[in-house]
Amino acid sequence: MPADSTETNGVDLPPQKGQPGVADVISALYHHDGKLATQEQRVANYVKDHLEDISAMTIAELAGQCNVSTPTVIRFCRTLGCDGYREFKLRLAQNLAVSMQYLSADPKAGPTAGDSAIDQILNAINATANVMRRQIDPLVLDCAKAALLDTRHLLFAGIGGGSSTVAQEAANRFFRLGIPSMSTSDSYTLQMRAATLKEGDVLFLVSASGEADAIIGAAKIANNYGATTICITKPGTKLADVCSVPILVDLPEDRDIHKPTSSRYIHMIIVDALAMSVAQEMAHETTENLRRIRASLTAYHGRTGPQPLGD
Amino acid sequence: MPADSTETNGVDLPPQKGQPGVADVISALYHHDGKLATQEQRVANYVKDHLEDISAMTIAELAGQCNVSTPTVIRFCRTLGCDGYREFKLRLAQNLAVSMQYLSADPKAGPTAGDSAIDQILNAINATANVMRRQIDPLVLDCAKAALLDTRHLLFAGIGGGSSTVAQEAANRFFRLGIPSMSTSDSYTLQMRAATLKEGDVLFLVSASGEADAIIGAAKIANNYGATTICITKPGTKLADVCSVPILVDLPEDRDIHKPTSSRYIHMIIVDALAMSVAQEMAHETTENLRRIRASLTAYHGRTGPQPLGD
DNA sequence: AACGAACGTGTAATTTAATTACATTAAGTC
DNA sequence: GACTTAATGTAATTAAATTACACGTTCGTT
Repeated sequence: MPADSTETNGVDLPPQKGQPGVADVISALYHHDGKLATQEQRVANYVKDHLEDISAMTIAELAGQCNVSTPTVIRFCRTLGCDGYREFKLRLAQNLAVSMQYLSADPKAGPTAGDSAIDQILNAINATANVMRRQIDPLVLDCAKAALLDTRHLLFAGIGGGSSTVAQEAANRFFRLGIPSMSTSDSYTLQMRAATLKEGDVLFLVSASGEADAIIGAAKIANNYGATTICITKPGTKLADVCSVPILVDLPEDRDIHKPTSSRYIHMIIVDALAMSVAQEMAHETTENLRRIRASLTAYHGRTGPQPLGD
Repeated sequence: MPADSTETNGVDLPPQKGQPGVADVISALYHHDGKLATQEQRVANYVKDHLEDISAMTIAELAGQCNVSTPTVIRFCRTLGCDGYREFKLRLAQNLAVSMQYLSADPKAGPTAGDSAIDQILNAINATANVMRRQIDPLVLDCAKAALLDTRHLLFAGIGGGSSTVAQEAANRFFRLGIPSMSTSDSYTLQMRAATLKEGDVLFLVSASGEADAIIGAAKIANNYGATTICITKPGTKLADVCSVPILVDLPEDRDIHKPTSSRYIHMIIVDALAMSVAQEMAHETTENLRRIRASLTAYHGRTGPQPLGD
């Protein structure tokens, strides 16, 4: 294999976010998958099926498992943008460490000595966010955004502590854009309000389980009256099936019941991302609304200077 | 160095989450720090100061930098619980990959062309979290934790969309631990409830500005009746002056008013970290409460499997 | 169809990096 | 001071990764 093989890769990998200079070899692996030379594809297939084992294997072991030569493995690594097998192993381990942090949490493991509680929470949020980013479909987000841009009546709902908080916060974000936005966590009120929605309105539901009867019922009602139903939930659930724009994320839950759940942060991040996109798209109207809010609050409490707007 | 050095470590490191058999060498490094043999301590000092560089260095390079022999480096790695330098490098890279995600978030970097809205929100959270971690005083967190462990009456309050949500979420976290916990965002109710508190009770206030009259007034009332007042707020504010345990963070606000504010995530993270610490300290009582909650919810909705507990 | 170039692959040789064996020195205990 | 244990480094050895080169296959051009 000539030394210019890296120039013919066809892909110049950007650094992974948060990892200056460390490319994402997992993404590269899937990018090249199916388009590799015959023997290199055998390596790729084995690596995909044994991601967690690779970094502890010698190149001879991996080549043996795939029935290829060790230089073929090196060529494979170079196709993925690494200098050689050493770098490939290192990067794979790093990339996996980020994603795998809490996927198979061991309840017997306590906090490690050097991690503060805050570090543990932050680690959990970031690990879960990485899982979400691999799953989330940008096209669905675009659909949701389009619906939100058009709506004149926006109802958020979630039942249970975390989901109801996310719904409430969502309404707190969107009302500032001049969109009539409300939230409810009361299952009866939700059915009633859903029945008042019509075409062009949006019902936005948050449910980690995707199986709560009151939530699903409300989605069906709103659908019947022509409203757009958007939800943030798990794939393969009743709610996902019923909604017209399902934002699907299957988030790992920490087995340690003493730790607060990360998924509500992720749901909030998704809502915030939508709010930001909508705000930027309707910047003319938004800016005037936000100016009014700021002026009114300043008149009320007299404080100026940088602070969250009404938060 | 005899082969039984691992038996004299004094610490049997548990596997890190999600990585069976992969211990946290950073924690081990700090655990042994100051108690190592002379030359090994030189290696430890260098490693601490160059964590990000180590995994790309050969053992000869590292030994050269520390002016020690390569077998000394291997002994150092074995002291930390690794088989050799290869394993040490791999584990260090893995451990760092997780932490580096938020440590490298840059508050001064604007959104780049390829960043999705989600990337922008997440980067802002991580950047703000880095600011918080540099400011927050662990001793104050310990004081807050101690007060929370002892209390039989816990009242959270915040006024304004974000602060009131954090307060509500906080109560949602702490009631699960068997601590009678409530929240309010109604300024009148807050004064009334504050007046019912007494010694051993806790009033926990969330205020980004630290200058809201209703919040400060409630803190003064509760102080007068002997309750402990904890707050999350800005340094140098009236609220910071009035509370007995002020958790102080001066968080930057994004100048772009179209972007949702990050500080409410940070406040939630602080609350979650406290809730987790308290939960682990009173694990006996907590586990029973959480078991009851799970059993009751399952009886109510019939669903099992991993999901956020009641969220 | 024939030929040449490019690509893919593996064997063997070479290089690099890590580890072990052993000797020496330093520190601690009686 | 004598003896034992711990710490340390040099040199030799082993393990692992990489390179060089030869051969076979496929593709494109004449």
